[in-house]
Amino acid sequence: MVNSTESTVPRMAGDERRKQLLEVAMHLFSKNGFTGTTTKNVAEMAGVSEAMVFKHFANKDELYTAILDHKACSQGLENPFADVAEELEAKNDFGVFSGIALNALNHHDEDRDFMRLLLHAALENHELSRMFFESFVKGFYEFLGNYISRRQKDGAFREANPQVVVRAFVGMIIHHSLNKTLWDTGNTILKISNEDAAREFSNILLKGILSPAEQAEQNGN
Amino acid sequence: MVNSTESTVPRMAGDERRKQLLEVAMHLFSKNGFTGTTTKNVAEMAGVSEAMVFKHFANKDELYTAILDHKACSQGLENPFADVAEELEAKNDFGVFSGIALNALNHHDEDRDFMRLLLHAALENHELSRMFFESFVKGFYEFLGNYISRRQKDGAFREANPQVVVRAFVGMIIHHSLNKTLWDTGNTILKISNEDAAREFSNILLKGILSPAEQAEQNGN
DNA sequence: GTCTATAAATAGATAGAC
DNA sequence: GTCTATCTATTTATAGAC
Repeated sequence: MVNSTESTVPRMAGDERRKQLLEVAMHLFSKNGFTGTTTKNVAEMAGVSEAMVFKHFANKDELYTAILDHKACSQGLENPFADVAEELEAKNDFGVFSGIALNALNHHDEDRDFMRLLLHAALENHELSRMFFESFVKGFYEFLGNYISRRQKDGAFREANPQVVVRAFVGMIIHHSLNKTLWDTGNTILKISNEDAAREFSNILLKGILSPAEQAEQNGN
Repeated sequence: MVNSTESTVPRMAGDERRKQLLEVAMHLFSKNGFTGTTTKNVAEMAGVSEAMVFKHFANKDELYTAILDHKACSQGLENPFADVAEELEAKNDFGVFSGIALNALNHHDEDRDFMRLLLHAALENHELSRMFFESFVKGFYEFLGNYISRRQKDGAFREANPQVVVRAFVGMIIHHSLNKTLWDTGNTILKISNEDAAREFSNILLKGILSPAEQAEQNGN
């Protein structure tokens, strides 16, 4: 980051400025929503003039979309099953479910802004909402639902609509994260580590869908 | 609500207009949020001029607050345990949990606008968000948590943090409703009646926290 | 790459007539 | 109670200098 001889204030490279604007805008949009954030806000927080924002992005909407794409690509839409590949293979149910849960909970903590952004997008009926649902949520339900179906056929899980089971499980996780994102200020109702939460949620779900045969076996041990 | 006598001044007209404005605004705010809704939108949808809005409400913020108060008082904050009083008394666990679940799910369906409004309020850090949390959510957690504690002492439920159990249960319900509110358009991932959802969620949760002793007993039957 | 200045549109809010 | 007209501030977006 070396400046030229003439100027005392080094300018940012185009890409870096763009990235900075994206991050600043991301934060503001997640906090105030699309209509609640002005391009002036973004410019001020980035320490540049408003005109600069429109140099990098044709209009406000393009800025918004660029954030979504950026976040979605960089960290939002990776494969959530990658970390539990071994457990899936081994049919280690608790490993699968607690692994997914812990991964998700940690992920949500790291990026509350993104969670808020998604919520805003969903409430504002922005295109991203559908995109996210179609490309990510749907796939997740299918994959985990299929795993549950297989385990039912194995006789490990009792009969139950796999999609409902997935929704129950996802519900525990998302709702917990959402509570922290929306209301947590250090005090509040439920102070618990992600590890403990992941373990207990998985415990409840797995005991809740265990087949009677498996149940008897586990009690026998 | 009751006019005692005939009056020379038609004052009901004003109240009705006010009520109409509240309902129209409520719908728009729930759809587009605070900043996403203009006073002009409200006026147009109500079929009056913008000036009329400011005759009834000093400013936009007062209109918003009036809606929140109106909704919160009129239908948001009733006792969610009123309908399961008998089941609570009889320690009919499935009756308690499925009753609460079905009640909540039906309630959410009836008033998606209110759910969206609450979400918007939470995202915008509006005062209502905290109020709702403090006066409603907190009490719910305490009450249901206490019930779970009692049933643990009875030996009916296994050892587990009651607050986490409540969160898991509430999570299933809220997340299911939220999915419908935010994404449901008739198609989608999970088409299921509230009755079925309430039953399955309660099943999963109760089997998930059943004590080993109770489990053995149920298998014995 | 960055700025100032400013256009064009829209927002919230008020005045005064009927 | 309702409207038209209008004011002011803000917001998105552009032009052009450096």
